[in-house]
Amino acid sequence: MTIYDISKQAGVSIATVSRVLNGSANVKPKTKKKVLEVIEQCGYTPNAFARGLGLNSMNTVGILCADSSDLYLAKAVYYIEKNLRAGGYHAVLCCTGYDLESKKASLSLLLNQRVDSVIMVGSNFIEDESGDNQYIRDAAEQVPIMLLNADLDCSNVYCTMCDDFKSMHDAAVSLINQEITDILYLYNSTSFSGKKKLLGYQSAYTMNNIPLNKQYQQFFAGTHEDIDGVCHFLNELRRKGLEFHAVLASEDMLAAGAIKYARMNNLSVPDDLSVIGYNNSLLCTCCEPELSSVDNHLETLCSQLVKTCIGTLSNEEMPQKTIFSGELVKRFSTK
Amino acid sequence: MTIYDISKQAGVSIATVSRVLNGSANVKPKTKKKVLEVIEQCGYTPNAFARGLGLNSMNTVGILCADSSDLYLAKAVYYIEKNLRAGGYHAVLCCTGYDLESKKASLSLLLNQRVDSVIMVGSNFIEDESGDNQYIRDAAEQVPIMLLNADLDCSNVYCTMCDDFKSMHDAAVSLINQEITDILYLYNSTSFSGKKKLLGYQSAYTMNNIPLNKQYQQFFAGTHEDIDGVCHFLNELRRKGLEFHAVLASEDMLAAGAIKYARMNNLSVPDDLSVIGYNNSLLCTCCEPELSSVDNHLETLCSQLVKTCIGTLSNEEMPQKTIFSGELVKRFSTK
DNA sequence: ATTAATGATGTAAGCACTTACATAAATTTG
DNA sequence: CAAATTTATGTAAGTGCTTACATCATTAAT
Repeated sequence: MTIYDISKQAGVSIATVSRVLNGSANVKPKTKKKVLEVIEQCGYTPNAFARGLGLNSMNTVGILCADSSDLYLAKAVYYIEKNLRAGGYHAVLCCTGYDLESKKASLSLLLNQRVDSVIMVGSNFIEDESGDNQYIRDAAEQVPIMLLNADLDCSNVYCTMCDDFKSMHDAAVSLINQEITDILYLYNSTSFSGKKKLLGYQSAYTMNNIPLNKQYQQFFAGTHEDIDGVCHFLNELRRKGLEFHAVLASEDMLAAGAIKYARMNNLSVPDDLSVIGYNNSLLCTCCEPELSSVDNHLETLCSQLVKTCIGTLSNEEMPQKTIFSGELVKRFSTK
Repeated sequence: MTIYDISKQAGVSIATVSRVLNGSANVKPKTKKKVLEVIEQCGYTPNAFARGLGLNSMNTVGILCADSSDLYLAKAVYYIEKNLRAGGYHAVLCCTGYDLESKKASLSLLLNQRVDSVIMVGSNFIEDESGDNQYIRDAAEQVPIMLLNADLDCSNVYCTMCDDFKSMHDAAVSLINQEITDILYLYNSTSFSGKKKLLGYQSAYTMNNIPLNKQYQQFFAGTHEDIDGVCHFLNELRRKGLEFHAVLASEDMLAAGAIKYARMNNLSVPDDLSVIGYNNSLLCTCCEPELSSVDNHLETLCSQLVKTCIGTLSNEEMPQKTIFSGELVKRFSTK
């Protein structure tokens, strides 16, 4: 069943059928009606590949994501897909893992698949250990690239992010204002936003003239689900004599580990230990006491990102950077 | 840059270039080398649309999922995508929500996009309230359909599932064996696997000659993240005078709510209240005490499902049903 | 050495659309 | 009412591949 069959049935040329299909102007209403009837009646549906070949686009954008099973990234992917589809685009998902070579390979795959644009979900796509962002710049020569929670100065690269620096800064300040100055900063990512968050924590100290201590900035190297690992990690720190009355975490899951650690050591939260997480995820209400956490309005971020993406693809002029600010949601793990 | 440019540069015909590109036999090694050199040198990459048009396939399979932000479904999508990609297929993700019309519309979208196959993630795609599975049968006439955790007898539909009936049955029995017979069964889905689980719970009672009581089978209508809602729901039941010494939940999140309820009411888990969840998710180790939960080997399921998918697409004969069994992972919310 | 069989390559016809351009029909204008 | 303009439709040339079939080169068999 092709456009030829329809054209014959309807007694018009294929061009007219194509015009009807594409909602082009200048088709007599009567003709249009007839063609639509035949299409309906035959259950015809145009061949997407042929269409793609002719238009050089299949209205598809690639979503690159290190690990869509991660709570936060999964949500991001979900919101992005929803918005893309609402805008008439298909989403091809591609989980890369955290290895740079895989990221590059996956990106190539998407470009070879001729996606209209690529959305990189999570700041781990830029500024890895080797600082190699060239692959993104190269890709941007082919299609517009959208970055979520990352910042890269490059033409045809559009960034939508939360001000993680400020959010983390404010979270730290909220603790300092309670006279807690031995805040353990716990993080598990050195990605772009990971760095921003760390800087936010540090700036809260320096702006309050409190000396920083590297001992209080701890990197947790376990997986994204290893709450027990975090708990043990903190036990180890305590055993080594590190004293802290607050844990500020770059992710809720780390904070959940801190809560567990507190319980294991009979520390009362928040009396003996204040805990703040990040992302305001499902884990927050699962913890006891419920976790205070920074919400960075992921849904808004994603909606804006897709707006920018679709706008760019429609040749509208779009801002290259959009920055939202986060907000500390207070629950019961802080005073 | 097309296959013509390459053929000119290499001094061969386009057919030969195509043959090299497709790894077809019967190309002189010398010619092959020359062509590959030119391709490499020009940075040529074949046009996927044209390829798709010629082959009537772009090696793409559609993933249909009600809500990929759900912990369990997100993992499923993740594993499926990983396996698909490893097998040389692209994954286009399509989140439908739980409304039947949206599901149908999304499925049509994927078929119009000419995917090679459709994977339906989560049993909520079959046997909804109206029992309307015809849309799946219709789709199966066009492409093979893969169902995760669902069972539908239909040619060209392949099902990969966990034996949720047995898993839930065994979980209930493990409680009954501890002399707990007032088990509150808490569920939030009436999908296919939701029904199977409920039946599993019921059969544990009947097989042990314990009378069933509808009061002890409670449906929670809140969102998939509303732990607090579950907690209040249970409080309400208690207030109404329902007594129960165990909660068996169809999802970890419900069980997390039960744990919270216990704490709020100064009930000791597991002494006063045993709790068992389902899916063995991240929430299990987040709860205090840690949650016993049924693990249904999602990674294995997904890997097998994709194997079946790719096998079918390669015209291999594949089993239409593959059933794995789950296993109760005991932690500290049960004795 | 001649024929037969096999291997390598080329030619050209799809695949199912879009769209520039040409032409025909309808409408407006003078 | 003819000419000019606008609107509607058709023709045909892309779009960049795959692949059946034809052809030519090479090797094996007689």
